[in-house]
Amino acid sequence: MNIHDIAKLAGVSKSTVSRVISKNGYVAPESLQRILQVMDEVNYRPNVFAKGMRTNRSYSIGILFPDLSNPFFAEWYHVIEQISGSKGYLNYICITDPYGKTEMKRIDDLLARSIDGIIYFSYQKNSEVLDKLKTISKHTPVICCDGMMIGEDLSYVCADGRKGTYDATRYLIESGRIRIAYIKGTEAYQVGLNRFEGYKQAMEEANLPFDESLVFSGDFKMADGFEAANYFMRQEYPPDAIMAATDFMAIGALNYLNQQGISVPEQVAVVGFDNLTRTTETNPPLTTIELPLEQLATNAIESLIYQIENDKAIIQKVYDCKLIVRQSS
Amino acid sequence: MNIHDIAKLAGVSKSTVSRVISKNGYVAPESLQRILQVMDEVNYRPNVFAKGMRTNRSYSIGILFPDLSNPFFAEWYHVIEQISGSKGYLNYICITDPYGKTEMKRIDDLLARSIDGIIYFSYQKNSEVLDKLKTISKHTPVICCDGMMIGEDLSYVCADGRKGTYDATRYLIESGRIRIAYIKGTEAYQVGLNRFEGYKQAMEEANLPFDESLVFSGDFKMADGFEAANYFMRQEYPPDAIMAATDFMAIGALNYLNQQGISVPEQVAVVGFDNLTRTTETNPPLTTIELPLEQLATNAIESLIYQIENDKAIIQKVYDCKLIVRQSS
DNA sequence: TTTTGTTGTGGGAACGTTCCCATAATTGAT
DNA sequence: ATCAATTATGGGAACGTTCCCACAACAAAA
Repeated sequence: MNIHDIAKLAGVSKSTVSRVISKNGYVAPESLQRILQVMDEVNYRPNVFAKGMRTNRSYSIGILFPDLSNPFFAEWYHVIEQISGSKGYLNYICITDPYGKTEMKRIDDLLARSIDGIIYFSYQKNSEVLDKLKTISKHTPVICCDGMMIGEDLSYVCADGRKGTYDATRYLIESGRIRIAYIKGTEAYQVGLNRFEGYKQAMEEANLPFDESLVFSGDFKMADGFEAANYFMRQEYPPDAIMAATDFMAIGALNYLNQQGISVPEQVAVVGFDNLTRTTETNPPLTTIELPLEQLATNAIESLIYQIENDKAIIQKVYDCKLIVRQSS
Repeated sequence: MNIHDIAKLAGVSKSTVSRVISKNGYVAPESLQRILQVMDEVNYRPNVFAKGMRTNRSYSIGILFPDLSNPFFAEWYHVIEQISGSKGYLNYICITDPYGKTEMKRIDDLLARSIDGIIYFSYQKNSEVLDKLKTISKHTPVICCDGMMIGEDLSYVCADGRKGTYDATRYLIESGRIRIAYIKGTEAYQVGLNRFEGYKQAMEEANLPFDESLVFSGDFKMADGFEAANYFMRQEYPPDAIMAATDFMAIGALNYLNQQGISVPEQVAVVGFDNLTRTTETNPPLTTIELPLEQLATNAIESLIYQIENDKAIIQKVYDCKLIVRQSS
């Protein structure tokens, strides 16, 4: 069932039907009515391939996530999907392995499908991938969702993780904590680097010695938080507070402390980052730094669609974070 | 850059280039070599729209998930993505709201993009949607991933949740538990219905009275497990064991018990369902029923691709579950 | 009356592939 | 030497849209 058949059934030419479908050009009210009715009756759906061949638009967006098991990304996607869906877009989701070997391939796979735009998440900053994204963004909008892109010639939205972590660290210091441990990403995982900087700065300003043994590098898995807490608490002088670069890792640490019967917050305070939905339900509820996820995600997808439909100019935006104090500190 | 340009550069006709791209028909080794080299040099990528218009294939799969925040679906997707990606497919992911209002629309959105197949997850059994899926599967393969489709004229893969839950309930009874509570889905959420049946059957066989106040209906969110435990434990005769239709809800219940200082498993045993990766890290590690997720997911995507590429005949497969005893019971 | 602008319609080229068909060269069997 | 099968190539129609162009009807302005 194609545009010709509809035209025949409605007693008009295919041009008129085309005008109805693509909603531009003049069509008489009666013709419009009749054509819509026929299309509905036969359940006509325009062929995307033919349409795409002429317009070079697919109404598809490609999204790269490093790990969907992390609820952080799932929460992002819920917001993105809702908005993109309401504007007629559908999203391809690719999972790139943590060490980024698949990213280049997946980006090519997406481009081969003529996606209209790309939303890029990564745990790392890989210069080869970055160069590719920069090249691509000349013709296909790309939005990166992390602060590590600051300074790059790319569109991004992010939160000021440095400032947020700085504030939270100061808060812990002011509550009397003196041995504050930090769970960050490994060297390869640059995504939380600015958060770690905020921690270091606050410690320095308070004249608290920076202790290498109070820093643990993980891969942003819940298990890494678990392992980190184990590493910290077995030391001769265990910390009286543990901060993590993400809630997901903080929950892992909390699990360890609970399993070991170490009381939170009496013996050790725990602070996360992200304010995931479930942090109100942990035992005890988690003190965390709120990353304005809904705003970020909304801005990311709306900016991308704006770039697709209007203006390809680079968009860069940084949001503030906010400390949320709960019972874990 | 199109097939004509490549042909010109390689000094052959577009037909020969087409044979190289679609890998069928005779091509001389030297021509092949030269064409591949030219395509690589100019970074040529065949136009999907033109290709699709002729072949009616998009190498895209549509997946409907009711909720990606639930790590259960994320774990499924990781397996699916890896396999589909290796076979040249990319996946559209749609999130359908729990009450299914968006499902019909999203299915249409997917069909409008000429996807090659659909993988369908849902919390509910909606006859309107089911009818649509049955109609669609005449021309576009559809695989459902839940046991509630058993008996329907549709392709599915699932685990025997009834049997798994029956075994786990019997195990609890044999360990001396006599008041076993169950967290299931609401009436609208039929997905765990067969699991609940297994629980009822085991209770009945052991002559344990079926107590309405020991059954809680939730929406499969972690918060529902939390709330359920609260509901159970405030009763005059609280249960000595809580089973949940999913690990996600069991973890919610565990969080409640931990927050309230109720000892697990001494006072209350907790048993989940799914064997999510993170259940080894809960406090205490969760006893659960292993749903063979990797096998299920592998089978689902491989069956779908088989149906797409070979034979559209219906495929139906049921796997066994296995009880995994950990410290929560 | 003529001109101008708006509204409405249809014809046909073009988008970049695939695939059928025609043709030719080469090989190997008769 | 002849024929058939295999290998290799190119030409052109077709897929289902969009969009440019031509043209007609009609209203309003000159």
